[in-house]
Amino acid sequence: MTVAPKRDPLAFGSIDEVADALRRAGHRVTTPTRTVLEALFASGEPVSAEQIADGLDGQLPTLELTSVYRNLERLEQLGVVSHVHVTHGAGLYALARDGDREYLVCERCGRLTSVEPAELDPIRDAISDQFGYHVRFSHFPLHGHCADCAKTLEREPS
Amino acid sequence: MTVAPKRDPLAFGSIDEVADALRRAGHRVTTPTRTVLEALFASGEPVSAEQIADGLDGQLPTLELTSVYRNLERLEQLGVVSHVHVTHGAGLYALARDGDREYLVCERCGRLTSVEPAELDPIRDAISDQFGYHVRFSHFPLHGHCADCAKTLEREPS
DNA sequence: TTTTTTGCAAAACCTTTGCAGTTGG
DNA sequence: CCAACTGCAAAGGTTTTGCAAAAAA
Repeated sequence: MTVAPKRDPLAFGSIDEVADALRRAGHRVTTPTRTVLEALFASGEPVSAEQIADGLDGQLPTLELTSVYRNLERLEQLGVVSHVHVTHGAGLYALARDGDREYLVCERCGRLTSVEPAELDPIRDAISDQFGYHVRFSHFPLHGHCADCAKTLEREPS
Repeated sequence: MTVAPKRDPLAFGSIDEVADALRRAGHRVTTPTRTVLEALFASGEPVSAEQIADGLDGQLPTLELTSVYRNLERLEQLGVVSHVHVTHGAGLYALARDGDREYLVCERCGRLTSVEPAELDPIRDAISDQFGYHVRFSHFPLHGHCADCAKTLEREPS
């Protein structure tokens, strides 16, 4: 029911910069911590805790899932990481560097489209004017059908 | 990854009408089936499977949680029921009668605001024009901060 | 009577927690 | 050295599944 706090996200350009920030905040930087960060820096798109624990399919050392969750939690508190909920299924984690990314999700094919937050500003404003809500699409993205699936569904309904 | 099919939702104005539709579709109408429907007809807002199993706090007979889920699934396939995901936590179920209701959710206080689908048409259209996505807010609602919480957070950030 | 549904138990899935032992600073 | 973290096991919350017994049509 609460929203992740934010630091200056542009400050974290490398694993070592994050490591310094962690230590400054009284945390310790362990091997699992570094591996989680390597996974996040290596992966272009949001990944599940399980994918990280699996070393992104063997590219990195495997980790205890518990330890992945605990590291992600710490990193999220620091403002380095954020997670997003895509349909049902596990949450997906990504670096929060360039500000919160916002997403569109296709409920039919699973496609995840990342958009610049600014592109959604007019929509946020319209909702704010109409309902008073300040919405964001970074934690619970917009869900629907992508253009391809919408076209398919016109032909073959249901 | 699929979206619930739709029948004419206005056809279901009473438990008996739903019961007839169930039987026409080859299903059977049991005591748990009727109690689930009573709960849905009685409750003004979306409720969790557990609330239904608890008889809406004693107003109705209690049910096996398993049976509630199985009945909700059948009813959802029939187009009588739909469920919505509100922040983390259990899904909430409601009658789908007047078409899919769409929602705004406050991630801070949990408030669930139901809106007329037509009110969101301009927003849907804007997103469709800009990204090609056909979004809906009935399954995964808009999440953010309600006016009150937004005001509070301006004063006391974090 | 036949087929669906129930009831109960168990499992699946994602995430969190407890605790003794290890390790970073 | 000591607080923080790991590893492993266990539990928590939500939803699904298996199967014998009960009940609807």
